[in-house]
Amino acid sequence: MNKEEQLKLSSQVCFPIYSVSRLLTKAYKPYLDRMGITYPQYLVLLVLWENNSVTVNEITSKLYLNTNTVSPLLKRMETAHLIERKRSISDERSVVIELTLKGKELKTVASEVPDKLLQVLLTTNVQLPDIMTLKETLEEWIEVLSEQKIKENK
Amino acid sequence: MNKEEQLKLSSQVCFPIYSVSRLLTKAYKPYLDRMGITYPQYLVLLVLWENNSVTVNEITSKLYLNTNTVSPLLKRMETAHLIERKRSISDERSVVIELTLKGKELKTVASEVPDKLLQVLLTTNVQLPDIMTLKETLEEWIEVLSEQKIKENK
DNA sequence: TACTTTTGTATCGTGCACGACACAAATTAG
DNA sequence: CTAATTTGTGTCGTGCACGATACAAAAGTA
Repeated sequence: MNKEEQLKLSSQVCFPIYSVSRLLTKAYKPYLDRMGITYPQYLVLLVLWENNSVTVNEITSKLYLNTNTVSPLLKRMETAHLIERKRSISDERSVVIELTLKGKELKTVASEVPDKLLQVLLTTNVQLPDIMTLKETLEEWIEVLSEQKIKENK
Repeated sequence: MNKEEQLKLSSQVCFPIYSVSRLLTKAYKPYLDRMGITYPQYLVLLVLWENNSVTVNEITSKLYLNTNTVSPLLKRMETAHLIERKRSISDERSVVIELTLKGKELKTVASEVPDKLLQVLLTTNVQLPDIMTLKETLEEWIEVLSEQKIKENK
């Protein structure tokens, strides 16, 4: 494929990823709306449902997000009474995030969401093994692309 | 996989897509910075390099974006002297977008970008055929997810 | 101990992304 | 031909997402 061809929208690999990412967020929306949360907030909750108590730093590294994205997001979640924020005793610089009762209870409602989404994504042309292959490729790329960032910082 | 398992961050399929999408935009950044554009603006340029003259509506449907996203984006591109906006003669409601000389000339610089990105993404574990498989799965999903939207509107 | 560097979090400014809504031009219906 | 509806574009408000920057606590160093 020559350089002219490569510049066609239909040749782009990153464009479908970008589009699907946005369209998926939109597909989640009706379910998350019912819970009063957004997709990035849902991701934070996934982290907290697995770990009772995490620092802001741990959230940013698990979600590959910057603190200047997560900080205001957590503030909104605190306003919505989903989480609590307190300074760590062992390290006064760290802020520890914990779920409120309301935040914990949302897990029950959320447990129905993954299946719903899977039903949307499974088609005659895309079956579960294809999805797993896709997931593996993307996780490989996350590794490469997030390392890339570290290199730049050096 | 039970519902408890499905709620683990590591089980999520959509999360890697969301992460890779953001990390890719970041990977493009150094190249696009040199051209003075952002990733969504780059996508608009891809459309314009293929079609001399397109309406706002055609851009939104090709990129699966809303007009309220594209309108201000095009306004910024006009301020940067990359494009021109004029009302269509045949239909006064339509706004026709055309490249300026500056916008056309950027294509030469941009033609180096796809190869650069491909070099980043190709690893020992992810080769070109894997990328093509991934692209096909995602394009299938775009079909499903963008149809979903039409259904909702009805 | 005093100084420097690193670490953890946050604020600010800019650019998306989208739902809700506005509005004029074009089309359709009665 | 007038009224109702659709279409194409845009504004406004909210929530990310991130680079640049700030700042205090902690860690390392002379």
